[in-house]
Amino acid sequence: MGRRSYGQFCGLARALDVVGDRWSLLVVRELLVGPARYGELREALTGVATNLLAERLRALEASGVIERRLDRRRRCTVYALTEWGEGLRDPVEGLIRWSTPLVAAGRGDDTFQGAWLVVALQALAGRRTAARPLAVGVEAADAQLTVRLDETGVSVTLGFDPRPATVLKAEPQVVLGLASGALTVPEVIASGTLEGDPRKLEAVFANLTPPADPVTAG
Amino acid sequence: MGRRSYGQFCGLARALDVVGDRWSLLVVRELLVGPARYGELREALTGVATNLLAERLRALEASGVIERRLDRRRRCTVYALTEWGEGLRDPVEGLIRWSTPLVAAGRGDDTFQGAWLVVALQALAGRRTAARPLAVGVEAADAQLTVRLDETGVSVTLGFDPRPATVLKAEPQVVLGLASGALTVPEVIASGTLEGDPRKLEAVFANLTPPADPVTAG
DNA sequence: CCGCATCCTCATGGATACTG
DNA sequence: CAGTATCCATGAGGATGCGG
Repeated sequence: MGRRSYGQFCGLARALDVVGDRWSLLVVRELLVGPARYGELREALTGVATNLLAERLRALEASGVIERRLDRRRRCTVYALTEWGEGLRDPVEGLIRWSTPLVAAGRGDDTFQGAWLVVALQALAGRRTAARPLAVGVEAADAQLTVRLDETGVSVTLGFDPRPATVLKAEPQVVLGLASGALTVPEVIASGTLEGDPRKLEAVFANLTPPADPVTAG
Repeated sequence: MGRRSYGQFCGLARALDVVGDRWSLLVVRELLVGPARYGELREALTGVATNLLAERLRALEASGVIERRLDRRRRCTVYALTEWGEGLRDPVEGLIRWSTPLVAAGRGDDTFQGAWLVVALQALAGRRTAARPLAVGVEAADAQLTVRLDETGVSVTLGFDPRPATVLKAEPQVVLGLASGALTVPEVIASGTLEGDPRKLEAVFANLTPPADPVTAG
């Protein structure tokens, strides 16, 4: 039954009444990547108790943030964000951008999954402006990504299937694919900074050598 | 001591490890208005237990989100956001924008304080673009605000002192002050919509009659 | 198997009293 | 005024069960 309401006529308090419960925003993060089954969510959110996940899903559905859908291809029910729930992408990305110092501190013993890179890199690279450069401290391992650069920004799509959960290995190694060809970028994201406008980012990649197995952009 | 870490190498999870605890983001919201004393926070966050508030303040200070300062004028220690903590304005405003349907649902029995209007109106009016019109559902009572309109957006400052907490009355009645003169706007924000660009907003106010006690813009 | 529901234990939140 | 100490209620976490 979730947590009690703050009882405040305030947008933030009302928002937290809906998505402020533990695990709730992480469920949203998973669904921002795409619809997912119950078991996939359970696997992705390492450490969540099944009763908690079930309760949160029920609450989020009742609030209109998520909805159950029928996946015809997989012949199962999946959870997906509603249109309103999709609107959480903006504040979630804001929190991710704010947290860069925490992420740059290193991985430690934390778990790390490929799907998280999707939302994270969209948040970090997708909104960059010259006025607000960003220091990226994300590690990556055995992940293939496709990054597209244009005037409007940077879009990131995965070169691997985020479902079921892709658990990444320890050593940071990112494979980035550009329209001009894929490039191996070891530890670029891990230790370096992606600052300034997309042009700069492209220039950084241009100095690196292409990998053996290039990823072509869609 | 707060909640356990999610143990995930993910920006959102790390962010929630810091500000995901109950009351934490509401403390941040209060400090986004300005530095505040312990008692002021306790009064503003109606319903928070003193031990919880003390624990959250300790944790947020340890995380580097807030800091204690000496208020020379008032001869007391106040809590204030650090520079990094100020960065939470962006995701907090995002959550407030996302929550407009929840706020538009009406006030109900929830408490309502003037200081909350500062952050809320900045979030709702400050970032509006023609591409993303916003429906505002905030009620207000006996609050005097100063709203400035220009090409870059809308800035909102209070015409009353947010500290100590200003508890607003039930009947919605907003006093908005423009550079061209202050205007009484009963229930405009409560029931109406502030959509489109700032010009439209100004046009809405132009049709209303000035109040007895105008608030001049800074 | 998958998708939950139940049960149990214990950490955490909430209300009140109390203290420097 | 600014917290700390205490006690109780509640939610989180883990294991397990159970129907489809």
